[in-house]
Amino acid sequence: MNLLFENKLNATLAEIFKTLDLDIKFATVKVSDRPDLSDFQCNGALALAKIAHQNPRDIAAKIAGKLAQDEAIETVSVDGPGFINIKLKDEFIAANMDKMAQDKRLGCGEVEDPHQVVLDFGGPNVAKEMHVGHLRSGVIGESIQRIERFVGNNVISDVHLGDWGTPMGMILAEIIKSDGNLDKVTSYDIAQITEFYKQANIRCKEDETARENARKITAALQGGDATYRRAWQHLRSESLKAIKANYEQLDVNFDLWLGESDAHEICREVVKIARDKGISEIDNGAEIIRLEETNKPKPPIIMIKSDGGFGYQLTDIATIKMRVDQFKATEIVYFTDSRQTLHFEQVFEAADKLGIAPNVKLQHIVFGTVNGADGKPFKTRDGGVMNLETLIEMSKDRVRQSLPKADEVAGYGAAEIDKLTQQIAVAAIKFQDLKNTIASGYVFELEDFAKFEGKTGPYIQYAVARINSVLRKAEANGLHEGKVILVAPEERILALKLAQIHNVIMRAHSEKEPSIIADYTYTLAQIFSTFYNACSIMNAENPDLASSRLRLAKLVRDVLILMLNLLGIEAPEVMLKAENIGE
RNA sequence: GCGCUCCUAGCUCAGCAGGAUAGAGCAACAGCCUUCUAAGCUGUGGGUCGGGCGUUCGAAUCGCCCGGAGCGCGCCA
Repeated sequence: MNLLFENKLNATLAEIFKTLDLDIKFATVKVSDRPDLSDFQCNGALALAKIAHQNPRDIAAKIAGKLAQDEAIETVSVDGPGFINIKLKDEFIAANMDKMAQDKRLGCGEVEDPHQVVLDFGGPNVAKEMHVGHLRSGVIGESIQRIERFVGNNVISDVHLGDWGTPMGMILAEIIKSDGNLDKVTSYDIAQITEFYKQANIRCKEDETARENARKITAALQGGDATYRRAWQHLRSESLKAIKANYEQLDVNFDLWLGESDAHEICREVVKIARDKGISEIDNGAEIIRLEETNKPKPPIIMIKSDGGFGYQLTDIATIKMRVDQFKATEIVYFTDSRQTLHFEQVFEAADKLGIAPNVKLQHIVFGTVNGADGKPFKTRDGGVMNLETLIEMSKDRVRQSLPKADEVAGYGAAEIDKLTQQIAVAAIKFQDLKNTIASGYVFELEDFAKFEGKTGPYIQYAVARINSVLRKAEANGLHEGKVILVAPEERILALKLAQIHNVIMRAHSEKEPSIIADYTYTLAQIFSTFYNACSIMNAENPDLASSRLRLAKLVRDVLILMLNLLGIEAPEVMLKAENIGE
């Protein structure tokens, strides 16, 4: 099923271009920039005229003449230098709404070549508190994961825990320094572990011998030292519990909770492949792979550090091999901030040289850092990072103020209010992040994550709740949805917007860009609000119109819920309000 | 030094495979609750699209130069 107007018009145009012997490359329409003049526009005549050195208006007129015969089209006109403006018939738009209402997927198609995609996002580290920097990776990754599944791809998501680098040696060293040995390690909880890590971090920053010691312990841990392994195992599992709790709060989900350590054995294999292929060499005591230096200097991959430990690039390369061999990945996508661009360039190039991922698409999606008001990566006033739990709690507190207390509303006890609080707070936080294009960073404002007016998640939830309310009333009054008829301009604009859903999702999919969905979802909710304000559903002029509007409203509701779901946001059935809210 | 990214309204951001009057949100101002949830709706003001040159019938969008900011550049991950 394809209910998209653009596709229909593109197909019609392609036929016309063929009969006119024009390059069908230009046979495309887009949503009009001038809604006062048209629904869609085709700028192809301008480009064609340039190539053929002809008058664009003449070419446009020929195309328009044929286009006008199409049964779905109300009017075609040639305006300005040669824009073709197309207006669709109301009945055609209305009929498409009826079809859309009958379709389980609301008119959305799937990809033609479903494949196996591994998504690598999150990347939290053992013993380190999660902070707002982890928010973006998790929230974006979760959304992409849902989008990819929806369009038909088979997705495997992996958190790729940072559990195998020097920080592990640092924290073990710190505990030994404090306790004399590692006997008490298994009694430590996450708070204590985090504290040790902080101390270790401070110490290693200023003390070279401490760093040296940490590296030695890391190498021994990786080498298989049983005592270190046992202690590390505990640190890892305690951290993982805390990390899982954080992600659960945000409804960020992973199929695999693997880490760098899981690729350890494969690291050895990769080293062997490199040696067999003769692409590795020893340099300053480290075993490296040199990379091509085309237009800029590119540092080599350091597989084995001079202290014997595996470098993290080797770990990432081995992980690629694991994902290809064990999970049959044909596409691997990484989500990290822009600081790791060079790293992934190196890793992908090395993977290519090693021949471990033939015909696998390796993609690094870069997102901007979360910045403070100074334009630099965000730090709190005391120089630390904003803890993720603090952020979530702050947002929830703000939401609680706007909700009634438990049992003030029938059917809403403590559990229900808690759930609602969670849903709204998470919507506020996630949407605040996802509305930004991922490539650009954004300035972190704590208050933004607790806003629910304007372009926010709760605004959209509110639109859904209002529709739910109308649908309940209609149900109670025995009113049913029916054939769509377009009378008011607000209805027509709404229907045209609804019809864009397939294109929006496909663009978000191919560009790996959730903000496209966020933007559409907000605009749709906004257009609905205008419609809601201008056109009464329950008190429509006649029963047929009421049925039509009911169908449109229900479609909007279903589309909004689907889109929010693709963003990883839930839509509560109702949005309750505390008495004192709204003055 | 080399490389990458960025500079659009007071603030935060869209728009950028060139196209018709550059858009949102917030903030400001003026209206709208006896009718479907006012977390809403309607309207007003506000921009030399960092600066310059160039390509083009046409540039926020493409190219070059300059200015400003951020990030990265072999044993942290």
